[in-house]
Amino acid sequence: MSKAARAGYLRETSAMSEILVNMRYDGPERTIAERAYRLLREDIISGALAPGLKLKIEMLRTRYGLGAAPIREALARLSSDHLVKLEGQRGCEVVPMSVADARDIGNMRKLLEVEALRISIGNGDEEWENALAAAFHRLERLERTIDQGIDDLAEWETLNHQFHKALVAACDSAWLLRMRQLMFDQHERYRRLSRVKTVATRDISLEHRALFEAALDRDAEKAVTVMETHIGRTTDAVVHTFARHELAEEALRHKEA
Amino acid sequence: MSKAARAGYLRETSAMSEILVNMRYDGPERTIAERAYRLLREDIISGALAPGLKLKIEMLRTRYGLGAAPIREALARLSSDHLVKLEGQRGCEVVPMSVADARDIGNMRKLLEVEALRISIGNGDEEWENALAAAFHRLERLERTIDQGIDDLAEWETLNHQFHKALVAACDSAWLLRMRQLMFDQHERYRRLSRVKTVATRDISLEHRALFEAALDRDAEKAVTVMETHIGRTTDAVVHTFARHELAEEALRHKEA
DNA sequence: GTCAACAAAAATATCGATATTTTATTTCTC
DNA sequence: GAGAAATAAAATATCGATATTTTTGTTGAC
Repeated sequence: MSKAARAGYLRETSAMSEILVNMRYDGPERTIAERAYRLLREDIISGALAPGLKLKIEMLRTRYGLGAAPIREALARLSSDHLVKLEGQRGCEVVPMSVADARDIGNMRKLLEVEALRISIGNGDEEWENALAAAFHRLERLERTIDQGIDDLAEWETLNHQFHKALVAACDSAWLLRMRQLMFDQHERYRRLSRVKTVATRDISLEHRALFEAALDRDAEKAVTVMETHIGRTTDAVVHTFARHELAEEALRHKEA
Repeated sequence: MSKAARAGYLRETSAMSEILVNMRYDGPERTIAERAYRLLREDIISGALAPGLKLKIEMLRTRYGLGAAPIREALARLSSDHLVKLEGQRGCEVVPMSVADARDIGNMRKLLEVEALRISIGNGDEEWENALAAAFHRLERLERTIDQGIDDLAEWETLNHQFHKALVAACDSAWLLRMRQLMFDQHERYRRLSRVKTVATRDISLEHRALFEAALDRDAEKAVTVMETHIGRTTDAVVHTFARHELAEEALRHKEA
């Protein structure tokens, strides 16, 4: 009897309960491949797997304690998400990052999120308002405690994510929401990498409040304007920090040579 | 010595030269998994693999004469492209189609293609104009020969694809182009399924000409208006044909029961 | 010393076999 | 006969081994 025979391919681990806590819940994971997908995805977005890093199967196998087949499947999926780049017979790597890409992603996110917001505000019912208010207050509560530990930063990302999601939740276009989510995640990778400390700045908190109020007032134009500023500023901050980051790496490379 | 030993995993087939002819060329295929990805993708978009169809590995293995591993990898990639739906421990299926989805995709394609067009017209240089003119004339030549055989229809799709691509080619947002392409492909699946014969109608040909001329005149607003009508009409035709298609299937199901 | 040809090592892509889960079928009970 | 429980069949997900390609390292020629 193999080790897995007792509890199936996907045996429970302590980490699994954490999914529920740190939720961006997406239904239970039924296969190891799904777990591999989630783990890799999180590590790429969080920056734990650095941009440009060569993803060798053996390395990932030991890192996650999973077999090669599920990891391969996860990498294939991530390549279509544009988080991993497959290179023919030459393995794969974490998609590199660049200032130009940061700008592009920021603009794209703006385009999609603004459109979704407009529709959502038009469609939202009472239930939507309630969920939005809840998400806003959770986020605001955290933002009031200014001292941002490293844990708080991750939690802030989650709450921020949920607030933005709640804003557009009443949008009835599945495709628009799907693409918005894609760009939000791509954007998040940049936010995390550049460790935008400005994250909990009073400005951002105020923008969140303005967004919230405009949404409840059903003032779509106001909300759109605020959202555009909001995303624009985030992007600017990211680009700014990231440009320095790139310079620093450049310098480092020169020093090595 | 195994069968593959003489020519490597990916041995040449007669079908391979066809890639170049029926081109949406994407670089040479270095692995069987890539070939599987392309084949499956084409068959899903063309409708050869029907929406909702359960994709059993064994069936695909014999259909394409490939091993299970590459097929599995292809399915994983297609799931992130939203052409295949993975269902936990229960295999996968071709993503189903619906009238609502057709509308959603049409609107999304409109949003993205219009935005890309605006930027492209603003940026396009002489080289862009030349390529656009070439694409337009190839398409127009075909559209003049009204008698649309089944082969012509596939060729029309290719030329239409290339014309639209040429229009937005000068857009400098990689992400916008990527997403536009995604929606174009999704839209194509609906166009093909509903076999929109209206495809070569005088109207559409005229719209193409109007698009072409507005683009060369750098009249972005005009081009955008035409594009919106153009995509809107295509979507309407698709929705119309597809709605009947759905009704027919409904009726069929009742008759069976 | 540099470059090319060659050999050794590492890593990938693929296959075939196995364990597991789902689905279909049969058997039993009422 | 209908429905539940048990069983058999089919299909999936995963593993371990193998073939192949890429990369690295070495040797020899100039």
